[in-house]
Amino acid sequence: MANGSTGGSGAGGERTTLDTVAKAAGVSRMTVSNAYNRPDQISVTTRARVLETARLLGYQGPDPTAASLRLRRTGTVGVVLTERLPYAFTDPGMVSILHGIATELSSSGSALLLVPSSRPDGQSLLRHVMVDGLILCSIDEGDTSVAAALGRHLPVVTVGSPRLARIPWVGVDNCRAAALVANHLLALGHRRFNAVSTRVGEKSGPRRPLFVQRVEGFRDALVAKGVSIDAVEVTYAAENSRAAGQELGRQLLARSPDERPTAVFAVTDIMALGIIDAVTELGAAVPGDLSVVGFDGIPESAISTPPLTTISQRLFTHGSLAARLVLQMIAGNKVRSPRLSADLEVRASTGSPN
Amino acid sequence: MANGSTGGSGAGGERTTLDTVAKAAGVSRMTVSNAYNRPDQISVTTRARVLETARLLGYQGPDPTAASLRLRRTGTVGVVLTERLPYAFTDPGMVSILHGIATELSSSGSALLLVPSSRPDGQSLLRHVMVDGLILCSIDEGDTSVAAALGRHLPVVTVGSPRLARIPWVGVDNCRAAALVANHLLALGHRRFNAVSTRVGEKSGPRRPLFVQRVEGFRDALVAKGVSIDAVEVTYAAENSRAAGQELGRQLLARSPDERPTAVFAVTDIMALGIIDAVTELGAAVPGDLSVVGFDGIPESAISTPPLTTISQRLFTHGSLAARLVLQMIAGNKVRSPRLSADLEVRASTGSPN
DNA sequence: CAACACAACTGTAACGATACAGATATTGTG
DNA sequence: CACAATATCTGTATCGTTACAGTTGTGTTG
Repeated sequence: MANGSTGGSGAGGERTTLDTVAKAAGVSRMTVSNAYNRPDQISVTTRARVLETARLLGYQGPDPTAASLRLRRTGTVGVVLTERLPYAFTDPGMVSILHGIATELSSSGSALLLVPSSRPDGQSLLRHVMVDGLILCSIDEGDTSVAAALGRHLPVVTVGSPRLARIPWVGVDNCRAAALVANHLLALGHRRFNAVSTRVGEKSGPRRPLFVQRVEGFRDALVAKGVSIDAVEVTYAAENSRAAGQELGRQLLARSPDERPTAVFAVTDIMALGIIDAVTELGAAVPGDLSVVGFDGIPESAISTPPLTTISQRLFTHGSLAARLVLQMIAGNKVRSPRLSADLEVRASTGSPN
Repeated sequence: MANGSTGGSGAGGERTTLDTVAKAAGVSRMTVSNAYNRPDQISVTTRARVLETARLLGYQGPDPTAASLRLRRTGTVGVVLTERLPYAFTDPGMVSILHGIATELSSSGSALLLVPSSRPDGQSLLRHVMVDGLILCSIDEGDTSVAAALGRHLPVVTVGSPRLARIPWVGVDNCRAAALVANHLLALGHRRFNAVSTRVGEKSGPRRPLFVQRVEGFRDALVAKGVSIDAVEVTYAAENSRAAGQELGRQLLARSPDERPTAVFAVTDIMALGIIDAVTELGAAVPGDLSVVGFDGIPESAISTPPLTTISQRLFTHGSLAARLVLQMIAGNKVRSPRLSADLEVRASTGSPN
């Protein structure tokens, strides 16, 4: 049915450009350009005549690509979300960050370009993308897109990870945040713990420093308070998803009450919610039989049953802050990485052990 | 701290371009271009020398904007989500569509540009974005972005609404789907109904044909089966959100059991979930005291308590289909609007009235 | 009335790349 | 050894726009 038109009004003709309109209206190219972009530089009558001519010719307005080339700016900020773009939308945390970025960019009149990190032919799209700046969200440090992004010599901001020298970064101190969780659980009287992360290091893939920091921060804080390192187990879910968390939860619950931890700290909310699913499913109680803590503070964590105790990251704010930073850099200002705090949001999924 | 570099390696120099590298390496511009884009057209030794020279000069590779101008394609598809971009991410349905679009575009190596429909200065950004095609998602028919998008004379596909002549469209027959809901509830024995939509028509704003179709399809199907039109109430939530749905649910529950409907059909899942929240909050039971039906089939609807009976739209598929269509059109192929069916997903939020 | 300010418009020169056709070496064939 | 077939590389001509400096023409001022 419909099809991309060549641009002109008639068939088979030349492409309509500023020049076409200019000749037809008997003015110079600049006058046509001004008619669109600088109404104050042109008389009202001429402008009307030019625009009318343009309309008759089916001219679509100045070509954005050509204008960008000349102006040396695109009005667009690129966002690299994760190794594989599609997965970004399955993670509510990512969506929150994106939401924040979109909100900030939108209010500044910039467009947001989602960049898949690789193309079918293996080349990184990052080299070919028309943007004024880039935001990297939760990318692993060794990912090829990091080098590709830096190679563009454009303003770059990172969110979460990686942390790079001389590159503004938006994120929280994961170790310190995890320590808050540890202290909270200790205060409730827990003595046997489990930290849940995702399976890492398949092949030679880089580890996910984010998750590692959370686990280690948790364990170190407990050990510092005198907990035996044997009382802090670390287990790994197959992937960062609610289903994988649930599966892992079932395994934990399958053990006898004396053999299993009384408190679980999952490094993401979605895995924590999965664990709660498993506990509920098996007729046990949260937090009676098992206290569960998450990390991120995604919207769902507030409305689960029971509501999830978690580290609230305000990811929306992270996103909007990152966008603001990159816009500042594009405007030529120097910026500094802001310091953000992550707070423990105590809700009903934690309590004293039975 | 960090700042956008001008591009060259040294300070204050000219910008490094293909030409700079060509002169430094003692070859023509084309050879440098080929070194990057057509390794098969150039000898291995020359290529290595050129790339090494480029590296030394701090050349960032061919400028994407200039290449786009010459090649007459951008490798990017624009997506217009809603009047105000930021709200798109609060709607899980929108996120699903976006997810589908992103997945499809990513696998074809295209980037996805999110377009805010208006800039601070009131101009539509649509005139200025560099894209090969556009996807309009759930835009109201009268929205200015519709005209702006059509004015670009680019391949355009719409999802949900609006339905435009000669423009491929991805969506379902809302009336028919709403009729499925009506018949389901009738079969369960319900006789007093309520349809929940959102407040429409503030100022001279266009109505949301999507929601109107759902409400009318519902009512018409009931009336066709002999239900009195007085037994089908229509109420409006303040906005399309869970909180607004909850508020409306409280109002319904505040009535005496004889005065209120036994079944509610909300035109979106999130409002339906809000209504369930309200019922649960007030100590009543779903579906015992009130049956609730939604529309969209968002992931949350499957895991709510109780799971929500809803019209499953497979919005992810809508998104990926729309992306595939627009890519086809960009490739110069004619396409036809696919026919999609929406199915009633019967879950635990509906039952016979007490 | 000359001198000047100002508004409206024009011409030229980029912006940085790639397609295409033509110009050279280099090798293979009868 | 002549001639064709490759393999590389170069020169020119755009792609469509906007910045900038310059050129008019009109009205204002001392």
